[in-house]
Formats: sequence, structure tokens, C-alpha cells
Amino acid sequence: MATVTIYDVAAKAGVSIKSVSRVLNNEPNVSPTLRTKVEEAAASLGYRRSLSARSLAGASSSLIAVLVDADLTIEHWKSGRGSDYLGRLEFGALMEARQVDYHLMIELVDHNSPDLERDLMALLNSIRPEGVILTPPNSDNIAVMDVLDAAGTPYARIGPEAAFDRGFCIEMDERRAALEMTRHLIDLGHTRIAFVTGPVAYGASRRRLAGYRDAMAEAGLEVAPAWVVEGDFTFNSGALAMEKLHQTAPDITAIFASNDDTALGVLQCAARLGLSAPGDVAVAGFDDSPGAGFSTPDLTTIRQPVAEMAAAAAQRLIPPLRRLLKGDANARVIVPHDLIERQSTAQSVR
Amino acid sequence: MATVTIYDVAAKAGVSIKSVSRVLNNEPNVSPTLRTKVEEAAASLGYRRSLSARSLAGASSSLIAVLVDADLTIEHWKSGRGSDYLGRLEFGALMEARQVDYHLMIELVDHNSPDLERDLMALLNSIRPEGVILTPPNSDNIAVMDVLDAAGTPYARIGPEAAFDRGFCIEMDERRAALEMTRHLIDLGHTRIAFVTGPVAYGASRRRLAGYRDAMAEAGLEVAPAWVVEGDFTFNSGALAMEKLHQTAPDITAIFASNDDTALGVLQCAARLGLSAPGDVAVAGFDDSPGAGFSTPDLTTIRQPVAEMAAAAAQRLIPPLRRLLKGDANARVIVPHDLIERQSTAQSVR
DNA sequence: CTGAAAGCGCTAACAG
DNA sequence: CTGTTAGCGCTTTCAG
Repeated sequence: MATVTIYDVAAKAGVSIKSVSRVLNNEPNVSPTLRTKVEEAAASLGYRRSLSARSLAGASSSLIAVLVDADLTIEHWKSGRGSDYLGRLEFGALMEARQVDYHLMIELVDHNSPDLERDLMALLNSIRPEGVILTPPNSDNIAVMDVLDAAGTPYARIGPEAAFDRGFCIEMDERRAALEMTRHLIDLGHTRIAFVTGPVAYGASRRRLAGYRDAMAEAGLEVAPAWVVEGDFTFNSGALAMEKLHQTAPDITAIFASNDDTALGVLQCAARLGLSAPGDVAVAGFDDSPGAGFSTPDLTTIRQPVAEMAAAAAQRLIPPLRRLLKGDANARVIVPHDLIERQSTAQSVR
Repeated sequence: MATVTIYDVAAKAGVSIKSVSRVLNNEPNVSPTLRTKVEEAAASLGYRRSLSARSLAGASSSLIAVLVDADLTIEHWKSGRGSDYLGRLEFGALMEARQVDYHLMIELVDHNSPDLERDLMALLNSIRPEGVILTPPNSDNIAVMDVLDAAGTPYARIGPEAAFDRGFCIEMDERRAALEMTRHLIDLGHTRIAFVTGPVAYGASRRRLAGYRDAMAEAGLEVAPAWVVEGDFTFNSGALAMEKLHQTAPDITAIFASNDDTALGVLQCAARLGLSAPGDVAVAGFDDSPGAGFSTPDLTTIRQPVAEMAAAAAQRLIPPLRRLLKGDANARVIVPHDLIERQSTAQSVR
């Protein structure tokens, strides 16, 4: 396992190490002959540049760091609310990164740790990533962005809520998606459509609610106050909302919940109340979380394009990829979503 | 953003860089005074060693690579069968790694690419990880293990199927878990219990089936041939199995499916056939995938301790952590699982 | 117990 | 177009 170094390649090709370096980095001023010689030597030796040497010598570290929130992850488990969000995110970023030999490093941060800034600074100091991908809730963490800006490290924020002038913002149009889903229900013949919100503190909740209202207004449908019930993105809150709606607005024919967990709760409670879905009440969710496809009935929902968002982030953070984007590398990107139609909204209203 | 180097710390502490290095690496022969001085200087400067410099100078790279299969991930999405497996795995490894300032790198590999060996070798050459975590199906990829062995890079295999003498094997006792689940059904009063298998090619499938048979035998219950139906870990195969069982073995009172997706399919088909669960038929799954907690009824299942397995892997791969393990660092680890009792097996047989 | 010197593999600046 | 010379920040010799 003798390590193959640039010297070995240079020796084999009969040139200087600088020439090898030039070829490897696609620098100008290299004769085709030399290029060929070097490439052949490198290939035959199975040579690969050492990341650390490169990084130490001042070139790119070829590293993208993904900052994942520890608290949120733990909370998700405890509440039994896991998702493949992270897996999809990483995959999307990785598919881009691997093309140009970049690597992905996953780091845990506590978004409300008092040492956050010190820790983050230390992290940057120690691994020197070329770019950082911020996942919620760190996508909106001012302290994190400040440290990153101070370090001069570019960052992409997945699903940011505000301050859209900082970093690269990679989003989906949640308001629009909620509008489309509501419109979908209206097209199915529903007119009395209830909405279960998420926690008011979340911008996503507010945007989804706004989209619902947009669609209703657009169709000239009034929204009775009783139709909008507060939830908190959990299964339980969905069940409670269903119960409440059953009492205060029994004449509704469709319920649009702010996320899938909530919608699943609605579904379960409806069954308990003897209401069939979609027969008595159509139900729609948001996120396309795992499980949405396996409920009875399976859930009509909006698929968040997580992998695509991560890919867009990677394209903006990795210089060789950004160059390919040319002028399209806007700082704010809206990635298209999908409406996935399943059984929970299957038939039109009787 | 002037980078803080070991020289800055040495200057501030009034010692040589070698002394700083000694303190940082917990080397012997350091006077307490010196140690304190250095530690204070380092802390006040917010100093953090550069990973690349350390790695280049021949010390540990402080890197653990996680090899994730690209094909499998893509396939999971297409089939709508996402899970939080990867998220849990990374979290478990990260919680250990961060304690000793190790980092996690995620790499995609195609387990059946023809260039697998070349690519992997190049990867090792370029990032020089201290250890590698192999996730299925690469946990059993001989070619991968050969490359790793040749490079002298330690590796931990999550959920290996065979060749238990290679690398660190981190497993759960699937046979035992299946036995316990079956026993649980028997304790509930069931005697006619069906089993839906996974794909025969998977060792996990075979072990789960064996556990089922163990428990039945142990209770002196015979297994009618019609009770064991072949599935393939998908939702659809569960629905098909339920249909088949309804025709060929209508008198069964419980169904144990090899994984949650399959169990969810069973559940849905049962509902379609007018069978209530758990009233007419109790249903149990395996994996505790997201969604298992949100079905109607929610699913009794076995929780795979993925995070714990990853933690065990990290402990064995990261030298400073392994030292803490002392003699307990066996090459083969069985991590305890949990049986999660939910509504789908709620009441005992009528 | 402590320090000075050498060099890991690479790129950057400066020559030719 | 190509090569030489210094380092990057650290750990490892090897001397005190």
C-alpha cells in the first residue's frame, strides 16, 4: 500500500511535479503531449491527489459540510416522527459533488447551544469546507450565518424563512403548493374545505395557510372561521383537529392538513368517528413523508423536492459546478414540487 | 479571519510548538505547568488543529467514512419506500465521533459497479479515513472488504449476513427478535399465526422466518404450509399475501410480516376484505419504520437499533473510543432491540 | 521533561 | 510552455 504521490506520477511521465499539478488542475499552458503523458501515468498508477495535502497547500478542500440540527433530530425520534429528509438531502448533494470529486461531511450542531459560535468557528477552522449547507432550523440561524460570513465561507440555506438576502436560498414555493392542493380539492367538487395549520411560529405553516386562503378566494369560496383549526405538525394534533371539526363544522367535505403526520392523525380520527375517507371526507397532506404512501387510504400530498434542493445547493457551493451554471446561479432558487394524487382524495364529492 | 495556528498558541504560551503538540495529543512527559499554560493559550485563541495538516503530517485523519449504496437509495425512492435509516445511522455515529473530534464523511458507492475497486481505492487514497462504516448491501460486499483489508483500513459492517470473521460485525439478533414477536402473539392467545417472508435472497428474511418457526415449535404449535407466504419486503407483496391467506388459510388469527411495509400492505388489504385489525386479525411488522406509528391501527413492530449499531461501529473504529471499551471491543456485537407494542395486536384473541 | 529540524503531498509564486 | 523553490500546519524524528 505504498502511497502513490505526485512525484511518482511525475517520475513515470518524465516531467516535473508542477506539470503534473497543472494537468490535474486543468491549468492553462499545457501542451497536449504533456497532458497525455501525465494522464496516462496517473491512470496507470491509480493516482489520486491527497485531499489533505491539497487543502493544506492552499487549494480547495473539496469539502462541503452539511449542518444538521441535533435537537431536532432527537426530537423527531422521540416523537416517532422520523423521515427520510436527511437521506434525500445528502443523496441530492452527493450526486452533484461526486462528479467533481467533492466530498460531503455531516456535522451536528445544536441550534441553541450557547457555544454555538465558538464551536462552529472551530469547525470551520479545522475542516475548512468550501461551502456549507444549512438545514432547518439552522437555515435561519443568524448566529450561524454571521460566523459563516465572518469566515468567508459560502452557504446555502435549505428552506429559509426570512432574510432572503443572505447566502444562497434554496426553497420550494410552499404557498403555491398549498394553493395547488386546495385548488385540486376544489376541482374535485369540494367547496367546504377545512385546513389544519402547523405551529404558528413556523413560516412554513403560515405560507401553507396563505396558499389555502389564496385558492379559496380565487374560487370565490368563503372560509368559515371554524374551518381553520390550529395544529402543530404532530399526528395527535391532527386527530384533535378532526374531532373538533366533527363538532364545529360537520358539513365540511375535505380537510387539508399542513403536513402528512397531521393528515394521518386526521385520517385515523375520522375512521374512529365512523367517517370514511375519501367518501365522507377527503384528506390531503403535505411533505410526502414515508408512510404517506402506506396509510389506508394512502395520502394525497405535496412532495418536497429535497434532493433537488440539495443538488441546487451543491451546484452553487461547488465552484466547478457553479461555473457550469453560468448566469443561472441566482442566489435564490425555487425548486419545483409535485402534487401526488392518491386515494385519500380519490373520488369527487357525491 | 487570520487562521490560528500552532505557532500562535506556542507564542502565546511561551513554549515551543512541539510542546503544544504534546499537550494536544496527550503525549506523556509534559509538566502540569506547561500543560495548563498551553491549554489556556489554546482556549483563549479559540485554536483548533487543522485536520489536513494533521492528516498530512502522518497522524490520524480523524475521519470516518460511511459507505452508502447509491442503487439501493434510488430504488427506495422510486418505490416510495424511504426510511430514516441513514439519518439514524449517522446520528448514532456522530454522537460518538464528536466527543473525540472525529468527523463523518458520507460516500456513495455502487455496489455492483465494475469500477468499484478502483474507485474505492482512489477514495481511500484521497481521504484516508481512519475507519469505514459499511451499510447494507455493502456490509457483505467481498470486493469492498478486500480493498479495505489491502489498504489496512478498519471497517465495521452494519447488519452483515455472512463472513462474520471479517471486520467488525454490528448486528441485532433478528432471529431472536422474530421469535419474541411470535411469542408475543402466542402469549396474546393466538395459535394460528401466519408469516409473510421477505425475499429469499436476503439473510434477514431467512433469519426472521427461522425465529418465527422457533417460537411456534417452542410453543408446540404446528405451522401449516399455507401459513407461510412469500413476500419481498414491499407494501404490495403484503397486500397480495393477505389476499392469498384469506383464501387458503381463512382461519388464521394473526399475521407476522417480515417488515413494516409488508405489514402495512397486509393491513390495507385486510381492511379492503372487511377484516378489522386487530379484531379479526392481529398484524405485526418488523423495523419500526416511519409510518408504522401512524397507520390505522398503528403497528406492533420490532425497532431496529440503528443508531446504537452505528454508535457501536464508531466506538470500534475510532481509536480513542476503542481504548475506553477495553476488552469489550469484540469483533462481533449484538445490539439489543425493542418490541414495540401498538394497536395492531392490541387485544387478545376472542 | 523540552526543543530544533525535517518533511508529509501538494500548490503558489517565481523563474527560465 | 515548463521547472524550481518555498511553504501550508502539523507530527515525527532526534537532540538536549
